[in-house]
Amino acid sequence: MKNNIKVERAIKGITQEELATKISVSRQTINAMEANKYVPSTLLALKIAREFGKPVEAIFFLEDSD
Amino acid sequence: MKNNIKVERAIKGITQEELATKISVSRQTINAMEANKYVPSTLLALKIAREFGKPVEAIFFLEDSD
DNA sequence: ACTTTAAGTAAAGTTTACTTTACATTTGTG
DNA sequence: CACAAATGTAAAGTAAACTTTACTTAAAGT
Repeated sequence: MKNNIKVERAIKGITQEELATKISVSRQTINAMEANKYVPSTLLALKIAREFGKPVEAIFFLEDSD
Repeated sequence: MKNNIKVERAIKGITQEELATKISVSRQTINAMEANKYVPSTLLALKIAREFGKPVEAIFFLEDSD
């Protein structure tokens, strides 16, 4: 699974810390997500998508390996 | 967070076991998800949404408590 | 009524998400 | 350059997802 968080965050012009605060996680969690260190929960996916005003599928993508 | 899985599954007419197999998890995982026993990963959310031919947001819903 | 299939549930174990703390590196700005 | 802000990264700990096994209950068909 891949994601667009870094790009969407750049579009919105907010820092990892700001995004983290908005969705109530640690900054390291955002950083690790952007680095594809793990698969976030659906709760976070929904919150992030809402934050960016886009559907989950516009931010998180299944890959062939999934 | 709530979800619609049981309803979507009824619409499609498939069993918990069949859905489980399609997205490569155990039947108990599907059962527990339907019973809101835990928050599934985004990977599963994407696969389930794809299986039902609907966006993630049509199947998983944020609540005020989230 | 009997049998089969689907669903509910539970306990123990493994894996992984996520936090906290802490430090290093990069990037932007005066 | 100097300083601050943002990002990268890592290790140790906690919480939670997910599996496996197994037993029970419900529903549906013969």
